[in-house]
Amino acid sequence: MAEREVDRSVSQTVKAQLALRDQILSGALRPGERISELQAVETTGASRTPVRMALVRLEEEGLLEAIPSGGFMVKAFSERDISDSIELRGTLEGLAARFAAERGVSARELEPLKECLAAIDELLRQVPISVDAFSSYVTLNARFHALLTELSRSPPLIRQIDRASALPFASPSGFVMAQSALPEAQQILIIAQEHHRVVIDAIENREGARAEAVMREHARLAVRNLRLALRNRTHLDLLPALALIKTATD
Amino acid sequence: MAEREVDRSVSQTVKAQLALRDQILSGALRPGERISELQAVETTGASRTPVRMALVRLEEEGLLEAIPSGGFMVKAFSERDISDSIELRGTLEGLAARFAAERGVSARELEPLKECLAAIDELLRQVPISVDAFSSYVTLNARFHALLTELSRSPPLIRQIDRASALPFASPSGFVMAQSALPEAQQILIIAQEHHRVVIDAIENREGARAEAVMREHARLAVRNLRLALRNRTHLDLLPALALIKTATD
DNA sequence: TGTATGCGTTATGTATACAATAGCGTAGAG
DNA sequence: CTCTACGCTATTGTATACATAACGCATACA
Repeated sequence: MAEREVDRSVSQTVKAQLALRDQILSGALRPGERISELQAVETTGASRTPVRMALVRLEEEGLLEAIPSGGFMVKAFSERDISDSIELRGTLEGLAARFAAERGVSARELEPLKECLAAIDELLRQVPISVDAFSSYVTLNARFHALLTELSRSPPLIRQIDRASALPFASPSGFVMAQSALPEAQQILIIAQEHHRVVIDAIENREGARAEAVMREHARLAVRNLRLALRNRTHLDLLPALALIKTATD
Repeated sequence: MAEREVDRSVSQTVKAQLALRDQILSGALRPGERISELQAVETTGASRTPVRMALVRLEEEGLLEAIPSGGFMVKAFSERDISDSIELRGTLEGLAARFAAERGVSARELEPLKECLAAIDELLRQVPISVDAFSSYVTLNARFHALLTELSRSPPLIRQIDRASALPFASPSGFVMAQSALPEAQQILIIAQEHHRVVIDAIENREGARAEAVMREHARLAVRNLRLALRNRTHLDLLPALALIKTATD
């Protein structure tokens, strides 16, 4: 092997996958652009085999698209693709909440969710919310959604939700950040927190339909606000992977 | 290159993927069993690189599971995993039906669906249904579901539904075949056909909620019947990928 | 001047060689 | 007799060499 420097702590495939994902989400690679394997080899430091494995994984993840004649290109998304993805995730999370409610959840399992809820309450007490607090909010919110998903105890569903969240704008953190660009941001967070509270209450009382409904409403709220945020494209540097949105088309 | 025979009509990667999937679904590889790359190379006729790409794709598809220490094993599913997967797909198809209804569908787009419906009606007129007719039914039913999915015009949703159908028992054909083992099979097909009729009617009349509800009911029917079919394990040779079900655990 | 064809370059698809690690078996000692 | 440690083997992870196909450019002919 040449003078290539190898980091043996993580596999080359994973390293390449992370590096490429970073390049895509940071906008270094534009949507529609073909990804050159050779170039990827240079920028990631891995050799062609792990790079190819990473490309296949990223394609399955939905960030890349196979070109019929060979190779991969960065996928481009329309605004509707994005809102559909959010609604899609909301639907799946709704199902997860219903499963949790119908199948029953012990008080012990609900504990971390309630802690999350309380922590978010604490943050929202600040008006206006500080930048640091907002950053904590993003983390806590992601944690809340992840815990809720787990409550379903359904590996196939959890898997699908993870896949649906792979697209950055469809992840809990993603759309929260997008919404933060809106002037009504704080009000929105308060409504969202109310949703969180209701879903836990519904699960506790084993009301599956109500638990499901509130999660879907939660997503619809996100879709509405994302639309607004995309209208007034101010402070949109916070919106992750804005680079993935198709420019002129659709 | 040695005397290896190469089929140049399809890529080696695709060939390997198909061959391996076949081996898994046919039960040649048992759930939990580790897949040896070398062995896969021999049985598929491709070399290690395309085999590895195929393995990664099959993992993303959900048929394989990565082993932490390296390599892949055939994934095993519990009975609940299976019924959850069906309900999951039903939920997604419900969303697709709602999208179709809310966004509007032209008469021309609905045409193929109605043809499908009529063809199935024709088949169901036979009592009892012949083996050939049942086989046609499986194809037509799969086509109906695929067309319905397309009506949503939502690439992200279509993609997710495809993924959710990757597991054979969660695909439209899969659970129809499973249900066929039941004595009430014909009655079930008639109820299912009624669902098909209702969802088209709802889409035509732009009743999103009704379209969604009927698809979910459609899936719940499938879940109930699959449970029954798994109880009386007679004639279960028709059930695809029964081999994937965990034997003793869960 | 425009188009078509052919050749050359470049990138991807495939195969295989090399490296490293994990699992297993055996042997030795307590 | 059992447990531990060492080494071997088998299998995966990685790198690279080779084959092939696609794209572009240049040239020639209409």
